[in-house]
Parts: sequence; structure tokens; C-alpha cells
Amino acid sequence: MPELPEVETVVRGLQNTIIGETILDLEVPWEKALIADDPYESMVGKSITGVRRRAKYIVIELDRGALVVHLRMTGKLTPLFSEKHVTVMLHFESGNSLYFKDTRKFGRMVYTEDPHDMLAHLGPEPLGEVFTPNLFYKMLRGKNRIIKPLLLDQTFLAGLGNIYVDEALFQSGIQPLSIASAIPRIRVKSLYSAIKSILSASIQAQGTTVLNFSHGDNQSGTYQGALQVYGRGGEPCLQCEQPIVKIKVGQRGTHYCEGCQKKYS
DNA sequence: CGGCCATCCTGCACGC
DNA sequence: TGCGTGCAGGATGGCC
Repeated sequence: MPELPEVETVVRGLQNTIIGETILDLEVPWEKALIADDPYESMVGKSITGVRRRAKYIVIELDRGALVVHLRMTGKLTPLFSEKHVTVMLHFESGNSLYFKDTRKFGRMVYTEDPHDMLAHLGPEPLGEVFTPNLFYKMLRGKNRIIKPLLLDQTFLAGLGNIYVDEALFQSGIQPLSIASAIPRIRVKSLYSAIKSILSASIQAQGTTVLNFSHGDNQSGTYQGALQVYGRGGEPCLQCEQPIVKIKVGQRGTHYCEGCQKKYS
């Protein structure tokens, strides 16, 4: 499923291909996927002035307003047409098109006049300049919450998903059920470093999972092979060879090593 | 406030 | 072989 690094990769692809395009027409085979008061009125005739990422959202800026896209688990934005799973089609004056493809149909495209306001509830960007080790420590201090769901909470920190939270907790030696406020400062620092380095490495690898932007369909990022615990339940830990444990935490599949990750409570 | 649950969807991995 | 079942999951909203 697309997480922050995948979204970043998609955004970079879009910046090279759709900026300057003007929307001529749209088709919406799956109506729920496009949220707008009056889609035709608000979108047709608008030109794309920029594309950026905020957390796991793709913001396609128009000369007035913006399209804010969330891919959720299986969404894709691609210039390549295919018969199946297309939920929204944007046709441009140039003759090019952009297809929103989404097998599970959880993804959404929203037209809004004020994207900034729409995304105002999100926490800091983990790769942004304001997110410092000191800020992270202050954010966690006094939070009597379980660390894993807290890291997945987009209003707390914006952009981490299930895969990278499991990886970051493993890399920093913190058990997923630990209480945030009980994690010592030195561990918080290593969690901070883990989040930054894992996201950066994954962006370098163009993400972990299925991507399809400019390289054709079903193209995968190469970070998959770097995963230490995610999807490795029952397999030996790469550090200590104990079997990786898989449990549920906050309804999410959660992978960790009992030998390498300490529970703070 | 924090945790838990259901909801939305489909593909796929199971077991019989 | 083929069918049925259960699971996966990001964000939201309701409930206790």
C-alpha cells in the first residue's frame, strides 16, 4: 500500500508530466471517489499549476483551488489507461489523460477551494525542518498512549503508515505496546533517527510496494527487501534469530522481535 | 481523553 | 477443482 515514500515518488512523477495541463473533461465511473459540490463546474477549464505532497496526500494545485488525493491502500494515479478499476478520469486539452485507478475503491479525490484548511488537522511532517529530536521528545512527553497507534495517528505525526512504524520501532528497540511517556530520552532519539532514515531510504528506493507511475503498471519500489520485521511473522529475527512475533495492536497487524525490542510501561 | 469497533471494498490465501 | 470464509488495511466517526 502506498505510504509516504510511495506518495513522494508519485508526486515527483506527476510534477514532470501534468503541470501546465488544462482539464477539458472528466469521467467518474465510481462516483464516491470524487468529492466536489459540482465537479464539472469546479474542475473543467482549470489548469494545473503545481503538485505537492502533504503527509500521504497528493495536492494537485489548480489555478483556483486544488484536487487533494488520498490513495489509501490500492489507489494509483497514472497516465496509462486500463479497463479495470478506474474510478476517476481527467482528460486534458493536450489529449493526455490522468487515471485514478483503485481496486479496493477506498481512495478519494476531493476538490477544495482551500487545501491548506482541509489539511490543517495534520501533525508535523516527519521529514520536515520543524520536526526535530527535541520537538519529538516534547510531543511524546506526557502522552500516556501506546506508542504504535500514536505514531499512526496522522494528527500527531503525519505520514507514517503500518509498515514503517513496525520498522522504526524495531530499528530503535522499542516494543510496539510501550507507553509513549515511559520511553527514555535516548530511545526517543533513536526512534527519531529510525523514522528519518527509514523514510529517506525508502524514498531513495522509490518506496516499498506496488507503484506504477512512469515505469508502467505493477512496478515495485525496491525497499521491500530492506524490511526487517514487517510481513516476517514466524521468521527468524535478522539480529538475534528469535522468531518475529505477529500480534494485533489497535486493530493493526504488528510485527516485532521479543528479544530485540524492550517494552516500556 | 483514550481505546475499541464498525465501515468502506476487493483480491487472495486458505481449508475442505 | 471449486467453493466458502476470513483477512488485510487508512481514515473517520460513534461509543463507552
